[in-house]
Amino acid sequence: MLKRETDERGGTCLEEEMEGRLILALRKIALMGGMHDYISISSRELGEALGMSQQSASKRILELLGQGWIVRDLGARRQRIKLTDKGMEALRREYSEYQRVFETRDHVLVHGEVVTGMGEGQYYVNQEGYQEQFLSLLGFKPYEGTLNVRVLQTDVHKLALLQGVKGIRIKGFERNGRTFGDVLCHPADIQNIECAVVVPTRSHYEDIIEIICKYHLRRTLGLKDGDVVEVRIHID
Amino acid sequence: MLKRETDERGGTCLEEEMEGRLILALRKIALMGGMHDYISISSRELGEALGMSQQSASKRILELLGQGWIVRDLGARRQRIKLTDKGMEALRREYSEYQRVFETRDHVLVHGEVVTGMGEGQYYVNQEGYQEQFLSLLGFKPYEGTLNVRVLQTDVHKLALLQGVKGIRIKGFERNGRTFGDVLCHPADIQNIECAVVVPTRSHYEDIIEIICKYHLRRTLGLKDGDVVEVRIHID
DNA sequence: ATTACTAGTAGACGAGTAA
DNA sequence: TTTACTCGTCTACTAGTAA
Repeated sequence: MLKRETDERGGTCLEEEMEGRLILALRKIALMGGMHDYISISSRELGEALGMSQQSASKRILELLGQGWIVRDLGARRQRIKLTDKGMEALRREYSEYQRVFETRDHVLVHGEVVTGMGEGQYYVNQEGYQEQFLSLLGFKPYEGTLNVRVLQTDVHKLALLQGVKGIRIKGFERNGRTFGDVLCHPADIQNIECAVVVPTRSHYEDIIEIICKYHLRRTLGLKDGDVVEVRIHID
Repeated sequence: MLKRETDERGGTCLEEEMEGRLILALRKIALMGGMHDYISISSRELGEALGMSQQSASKRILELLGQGWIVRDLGARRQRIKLTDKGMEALRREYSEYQRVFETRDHVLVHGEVVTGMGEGQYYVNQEGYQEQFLSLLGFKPYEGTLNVRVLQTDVHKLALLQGVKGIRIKGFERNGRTFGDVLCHPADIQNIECAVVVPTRSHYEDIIEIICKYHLRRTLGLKDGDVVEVRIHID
């Protein structure tokens, strides 16, 4: 059974919900300029702005006063309302919740199992034409080998997110008549060790990702085939 | 009387409020990772996170589905939930409301009465040492005179806001043995005409502001002493 | 364990109205 | 005009329970 503030009859209106309704009114008042100043607004007008009756708006104002979120100068004709510091703080709390939602798309976490590749990645990474760019664009010269990770079934679809991300493009080149294509890298880390996920541009979708790092990751992290690692791929 | 969506019995739950409650649940789901991915969450857990019963959380989920804000993969044991594009859009709309609140401190409106100054501002403004800087830093060469405005009592405290603002600093200089101090300007407009409020750095608090503009404001706006003008002072 | 229906109820709502 | 009280309606809530 749920705890409510004072009692627990079967009724409605959790504290949180009630706060939600109040915040809505508070935000409207803020938008009308109540953050900077007293604004002159009747309960009728506030009600209209909030899509509710004058009576309900009046009640909301009383509730906001009760919370200490606004102060009021109840003149003879028209009331003037202003947010208090406490009210602004309450509003900012809400705002930061949304910030957390919208400004935390900075990484994707994928889990995968360490596997042994076929040495192809290693061959590519060691090409001199790539090496220089790794250093200048990623900030490190990769250890001569890649760590192959088979992304778990549950996380495979997360890789699709990388499609919509610019990443860091390593230019291809030609050498001894063979063409080496562009390579897209995504900065990442495994247990806070800086690395990068390498995606050959022209490759169809795979569940195996190749990771380059300035250290020998298998040795540094003591990994063996079948171990599951968490890779944090940075985007943006 | 207020319009509601379907009917207008005396009851509760405006559309807007209902949306507010839904948005709260939607945000929680988003914070739990439902923006990027399906997350596995029972109605019991969601209820706990939202401070409500399992039953209510279950209902919320059905409502969110009804709005097309989430999609659900109702497995045998646990449901998996993800936000739809429509859901993210709804959430972003909310977010932008808060952004408007917190990121719209870009101007202050002050009202004041046009008065005749003592020509001191005019003397300062016309100094060559200032004129060049006005042009390069404000983008216009002021008309040789200032408009003096006595800020109304009700708006005087708004001027205090300018204290916390950088503004545009015009460097002082020395000429004929006399020192002209730094001058702080705040870009502004009066009836959409670009101008700037001038505040001598070393001056105590006054209720009279001096305004420079490339036009002769009195003539252009047809102002005479005692007319009340609205000055929009830009900050940041 | 889940999800979600039914039933009963507390309280949020607007209408009417006083001050 | 205002603000805000009382009051009856209606609904969003939780408990109980089925599947």
